[in-house]
Amino acid sequence: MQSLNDLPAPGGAHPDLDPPPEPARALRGRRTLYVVERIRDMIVSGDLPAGGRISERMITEGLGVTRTPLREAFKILEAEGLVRIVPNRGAEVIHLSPSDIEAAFEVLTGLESVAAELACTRGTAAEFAAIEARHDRMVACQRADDLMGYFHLNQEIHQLIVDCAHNPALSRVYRTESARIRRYRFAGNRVGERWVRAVMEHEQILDALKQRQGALLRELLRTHHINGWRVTRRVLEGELSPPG
Amino acid sequence: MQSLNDLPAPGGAHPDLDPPPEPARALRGRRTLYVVERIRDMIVSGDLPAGGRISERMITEGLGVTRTPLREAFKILEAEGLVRIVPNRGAEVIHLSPSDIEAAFEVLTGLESVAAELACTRGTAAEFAAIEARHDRMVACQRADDLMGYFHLNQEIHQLIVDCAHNPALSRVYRTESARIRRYRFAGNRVGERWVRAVMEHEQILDALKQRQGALLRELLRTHHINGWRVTRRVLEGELSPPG
DNA sequence: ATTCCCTATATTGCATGCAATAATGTCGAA
DNA sequence: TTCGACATTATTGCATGCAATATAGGGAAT
Repeated sequence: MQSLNDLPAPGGAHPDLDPPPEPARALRGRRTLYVVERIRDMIVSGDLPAGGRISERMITEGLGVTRTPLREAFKILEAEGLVRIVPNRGAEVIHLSPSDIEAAFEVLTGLESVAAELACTRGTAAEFAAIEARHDRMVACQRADDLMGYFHLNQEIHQLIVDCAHNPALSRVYRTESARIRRYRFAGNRVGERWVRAVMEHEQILDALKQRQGALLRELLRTHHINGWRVTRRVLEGELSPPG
Repeated sequence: MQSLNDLPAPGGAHPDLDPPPEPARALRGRRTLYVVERIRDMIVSGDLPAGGRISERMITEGLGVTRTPLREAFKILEAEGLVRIVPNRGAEVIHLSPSDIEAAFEVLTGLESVAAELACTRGTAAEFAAIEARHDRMVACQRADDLMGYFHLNQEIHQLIVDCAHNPALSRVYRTESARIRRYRFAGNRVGERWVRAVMEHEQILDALKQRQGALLRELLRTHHINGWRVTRRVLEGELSPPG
């Protein structure tokens, strides 16, 4: 793993050691951000197991940073709802129950509802075209059975629709809340039947957006989320097994 | 100001000094939280001017904490959108433009829209009664011309309606986003005419909630926010001067 | 007087050390 | 063997020191 510690050793570290490259001098003022992004990726992608503890040593050694920026990163991740800090015991990845996930879906649905109407009012043709391009690539991913690519583009499309509302606060909150449950949503997408249907729904969503039919778009997104959650829940509860 | 530093001096402080009370020993693991809450209050209430810099010394001396928990607090407040940290220059209170505030209103409206329908489905009679009690006290505040009390109860009522949705994520996001613009909303409430009308709207809102008419409640809240924002904007843009 | 540059000072970013707490291991009694 | 008290070790919370950067002040040239 790429280490940031390969630099002149400012503090009290041995002055004779660490002669290797110093790619990180410019990171002053950005270390915490770097750590946050790194850990966030690990949590959102599922590399760090839900409920699992994240010891400071594990990260400091893995990323080559010291404890101060790491501890600041933990606080940020806690504010984002990705991590829980238990006093004297450190940080652990938040584990979401099905009802927590359902709650998050409700929030996202509400945010997309406002976004839908605003996007149809304020979105530009260029923005719509960018979404359509992603949509086409997403369909291609489905045809190629590239679940990972599909999932990624899917997320991106929803974010871009929200971004069309030209409301930075909305985009920010949507992004954060979306990240909280991303790892759990992946499961739902693996169900073949749902996958096909989801793409069909996306077609309609894209059409409604392009035709600037806000009320319709809102309803389509709402239904899309309800359908998605229904499948996701069953997968999470073990009723449906994700195909190998 | 109450200082937390009046304790045994663990680190390297002079061991002969600081004999006074030690009320904060139990704060281990909670210092950052304490600082966050303190600074958040100062920002939300307007004690710290928007756009103003918050130097570390100013807070460490004021609250009697050291720089480590303070810097962690800044990171949390940045994640909450209350503060901006400029590398090598420290933290400053976020200044929101009218369009930022409008954006926040849109987010809050969206969140309350979901909340409205859910609250009418899931809210308990006890919760409704608690809201009604606040509402009555709020009306009393209006009659007594107690703007501060009115404002506080108003905020509380909206949060409680959202809480009726029994969705922790929704409550959390609403609380955070609401705090971001609280200081700016106060201005809007000072306009006498709006004040009267807002209370009337609250009557209707309460009725819709008690009768569990979700769609109606949603629309009433939406209109309520639009009306509120219209006045707030004019005050912020200086078209209306706040009396007193 | 104004502008620029240089120096002195203050402030921030980060690394680290010490104390408090939790986790772990050991041994003896039941 | 199992359980629990105690000692040992590891880990976290926080305070502080050092280096990098920004800020302020002063003097010289214009």
